[in-house]
Amino acid sequence: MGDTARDRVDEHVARWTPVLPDLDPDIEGAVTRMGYLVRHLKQVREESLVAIGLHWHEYDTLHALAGRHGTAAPSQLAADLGMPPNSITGRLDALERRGFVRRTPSPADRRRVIVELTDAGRAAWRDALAGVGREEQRLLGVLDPDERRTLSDLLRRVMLRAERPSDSC
Amino acid sequence: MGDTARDRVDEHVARWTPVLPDLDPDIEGAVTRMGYLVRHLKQVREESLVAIGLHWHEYDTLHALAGRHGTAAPSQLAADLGMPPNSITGRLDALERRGFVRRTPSPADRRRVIVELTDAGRAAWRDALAGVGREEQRLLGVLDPDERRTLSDLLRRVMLRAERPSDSC
DNA sequence: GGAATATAGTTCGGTACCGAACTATTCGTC
DNA sequence: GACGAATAGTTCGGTACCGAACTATATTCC
Repeated sequence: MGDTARDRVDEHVARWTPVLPDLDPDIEGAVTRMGYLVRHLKQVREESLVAIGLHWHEYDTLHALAGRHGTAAPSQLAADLGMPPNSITGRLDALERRGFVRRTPSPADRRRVIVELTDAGRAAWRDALAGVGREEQRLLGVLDPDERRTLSDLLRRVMLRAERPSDSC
Repeated sequence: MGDTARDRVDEHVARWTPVLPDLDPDIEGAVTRMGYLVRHLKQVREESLVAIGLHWHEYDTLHALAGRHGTAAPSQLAADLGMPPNSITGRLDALERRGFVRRTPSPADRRRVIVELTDAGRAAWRDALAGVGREEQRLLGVLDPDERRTLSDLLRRVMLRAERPSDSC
């Protein structure tokens, strides 16, 4: 394997292997590490947002809206963020109260609502942007560009399997 | 890269690159894929647990307890699961109500509580075990053993960076 | 053209989780 | 040996999120 040090997931796997001998250490290791890293990133991003006075779920919503060029329907945001639409309602309520977002009824279809980023909302997003990406760069920066490419490619293949229904095992 | 198909994260990156030209597609791709995969796995595991009549957070707690050979302190479980201790209290309350777990005061130190897996709890855990791991195996099974090892090793190096404080950027 | 169906968004009720304060017990120090 | 600090677990108050039901509008079809 080489001379790399052990991380806490190695301890985790070592502790479980005697209990569950069928466990594939590389599958368990990869899955557990992904879970830990996702949690870690979320936590550090949250910390970096404190300076801006924003919570992750607020930034997240502004970010999705910015990705739609500042204008979207609630249902679009729900789809982009992978949450049920009613959760978006609550997020938008809070953002609207803070003046980061504006809701206007669609003139064409009166069921629809148009969500727009206000200037204040766009400014908050821009302020937060740099800080949020910093930890990802710090972590992934330990790999050289070729290795990052390899990692991304391996994960893409796993993703493609995840996107397919589970016909063949 | 080769002839691999594009996944939804490629779309995501392609949509964001014009907005944020500084974005490293492999960093963004890897991080986004990890987030998606973790969420996907959690969701599929939850589905597999429906048959047993268990929720993920219940199984999760039983699993942590089983990893301690069926006996642990609430604070140990909190550390193992990476949550604050008060959240464990709520989980144990529910599990105790269902008869999957037993709380007894420690005779040595009367502040302490000993949490034990009951027979019913262990049986539920065993029943759930196989189903929970299935999707991980399906997804990671798309890689051959060497590739899985590579993935796990790359992630370990990222983990080690995550475990270190952010001195050098 | 009017009734059945579909769609967009919200409201409602309930749950898991968190941070902070609290209680009870033990340890450490003079 | 008593008093302050530390520790284990819980309680309390509050928030984000979810599924299901609801309202209002649009579309489809006879």
